[in-house]
Amino acid sequence: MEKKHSPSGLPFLHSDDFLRRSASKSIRTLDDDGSGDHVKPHIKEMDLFPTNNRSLSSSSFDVNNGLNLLSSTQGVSRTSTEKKPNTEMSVLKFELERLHEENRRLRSMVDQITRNYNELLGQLFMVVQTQALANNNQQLKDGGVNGMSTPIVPVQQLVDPRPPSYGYKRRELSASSPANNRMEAVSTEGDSRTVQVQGKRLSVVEDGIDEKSDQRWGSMADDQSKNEEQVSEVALRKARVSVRAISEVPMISDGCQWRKYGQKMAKGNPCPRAYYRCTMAVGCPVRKQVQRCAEDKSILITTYEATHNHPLPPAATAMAKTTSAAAAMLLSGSTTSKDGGVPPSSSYSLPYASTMATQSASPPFPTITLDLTQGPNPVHYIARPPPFPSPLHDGYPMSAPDKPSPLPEMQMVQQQQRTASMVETVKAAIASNPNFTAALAAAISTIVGAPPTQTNDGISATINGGVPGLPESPQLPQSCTTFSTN
DNA sequence: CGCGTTTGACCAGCGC
DNA sequence: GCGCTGGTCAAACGCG
Repeated sequence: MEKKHSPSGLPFLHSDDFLRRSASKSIRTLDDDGSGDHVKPHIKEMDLFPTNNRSLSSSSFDVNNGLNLLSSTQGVSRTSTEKKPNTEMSVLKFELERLHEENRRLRSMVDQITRNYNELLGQLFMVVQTQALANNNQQLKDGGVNGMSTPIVPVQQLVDPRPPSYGYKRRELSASSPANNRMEAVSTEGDSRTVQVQGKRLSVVEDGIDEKSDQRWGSMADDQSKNEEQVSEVALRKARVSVRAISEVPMISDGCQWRKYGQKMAKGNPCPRAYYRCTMAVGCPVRKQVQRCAEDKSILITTYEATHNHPLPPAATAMAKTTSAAAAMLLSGSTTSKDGGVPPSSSYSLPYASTMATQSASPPFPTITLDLTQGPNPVHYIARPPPFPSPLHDGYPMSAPDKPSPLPEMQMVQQQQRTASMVETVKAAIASNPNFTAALAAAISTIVGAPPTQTNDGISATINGGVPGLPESPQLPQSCTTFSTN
């Protein structure tokens, strides 16, 4: 019988879990046969000392030979006391100390590489930003965007404070852990606070192998990082990512295997809402809801929740990264309070805002909606300051082209990381599903090169300075990507 | 027969 | 406290 999937009851693999499991596994490996390859997918630290592993294991093998041991550790103990009282133990201890020292040294190297990487990213961002601003100025001169100023996403809204690569594996986008990137069909979850956001705080995690890898940040970071990670984890579990796309098929193929576990008639929508659970791995917390839009039956609304805790095929990884990044953006604080913040204005009103307004209940979780139904150039992102103090948002608008940003370099770096992450996310979505190709291709163009759109508070901005080399495209005054929170 | 879907029932949260 | 709604469960059912 299947139990409820309460967040606390799920076998989530946290970063600490990974490390502990890997560490314990490595210890067992050393005692057993010395093959540390098993833990490579989790921790490459094992790769740092292959010879040492062999030396330790071979020692165990040597002392165990012919002793009919109950365990390798017993064999080591008896051998040490009977044959080589202290010398071998001392050698082993010395070897262990040496390994620890080497481990520290290698970690230091990783830190240094990370810093260099961030520095280079910052330089790259500055170049791209300059080009984008110049482009915006040119477009304004040409009469673009109603003569509005050109707000740019505040750096801190785009940036994840954490380093782009702190772990042992290549990192990619994910909101993972996301534990819950919850997505909600906007058409059925009205009255939610809605914003249009240019990515804020895109979490950079690894490879999509473990969507909970977001938590791995704490594995090598300090306690503060761990705390932030925990906070992020909790928030992401409540986040949803909704994708609106025109599709005739009952369910958009996203590369994952799903099992339908329920169907309900949702209020305000004649079309039933189907509930699916990821079946690619036992205990995977990811679920999704599929429902057709009440106003336009051709629009399929797919709402994702949580993050996969298992390896994904490339197509599924791409989609997972998309939703995860979107959820991370949402939860990073780029939200607008319907009661406390500035209400959405016409400058960035949602194409389906009226639908949302018909609903009386706010969605229980923050929701980000990726609207892929708005034609060839559907997406523009508008960031708004969070209604609460956020370390990611200190109120520095980068909207003045002629005014250099007062942000520190690190924030620049982080913004660059987020911008690149967002682009990668959209590209991943395109790769994962042909149905999204047209809309998302336009999205990429918009993100990278579109003239910014002003919001009514003057702080929000479109993403600028995206990935070099991608084509520019004019921006429609219509929003496609929205973020709604409650 | 196994697996996935269907569908009514159940539960929890929320507003009145 | 009651009703509404969203979300989930699990037995029944269908299909290959």
